[in-house]
Amino acid sequence: MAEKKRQFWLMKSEPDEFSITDLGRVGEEPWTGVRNYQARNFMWKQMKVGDGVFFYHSNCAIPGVVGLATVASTPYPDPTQFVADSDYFDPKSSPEEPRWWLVNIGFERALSRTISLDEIRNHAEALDDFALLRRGNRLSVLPVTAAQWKHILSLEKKTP
DNA sequence: GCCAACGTTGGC
DNA sequence: GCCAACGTTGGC
Repeated sequence: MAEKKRQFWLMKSEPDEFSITDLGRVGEEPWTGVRNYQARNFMWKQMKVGDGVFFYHSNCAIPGVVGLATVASTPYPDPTQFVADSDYFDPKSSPEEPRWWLVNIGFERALSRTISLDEIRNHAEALDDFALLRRGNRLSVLPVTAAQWKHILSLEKKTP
């Protein structure tokens, strides 16, 4: 059985809703509420337990990578899609044929400083077509290559 | 299958 | 709060 290499991802969260501090507090969190097929497919079809995750704060004063997490479960149906009074309720989904899938995300650590979107942009060339920097990108879950992971992580110890 | 209208994301 | 860039919906 061939072992698959560890994969890497970036997952966005609005700190007002759920921040890296919140993840540190709970330790592990079901990534509910993703209602985009591309993002769902990454969680459903591609993520493996142990994959690395950049925790990214969006829609805030300084958007950027703020922490490290790991994929902590295999995929399972997002329970909020069945809750009638949930914001994430989907009347077209059923427990027999769930439409939305998620994984749990486990806290690894907070970065010593935020690696801002601005700073990441300054390294656009080295990051070679990083999905986060693509024009008009709105995906909340996106793939990161091993090289991109390494490069961004190396910025933590440098002065921005 | 086309496409206009609409809703959402997310940087600024 | 604004608005560009998208994805989705639904009429035809």
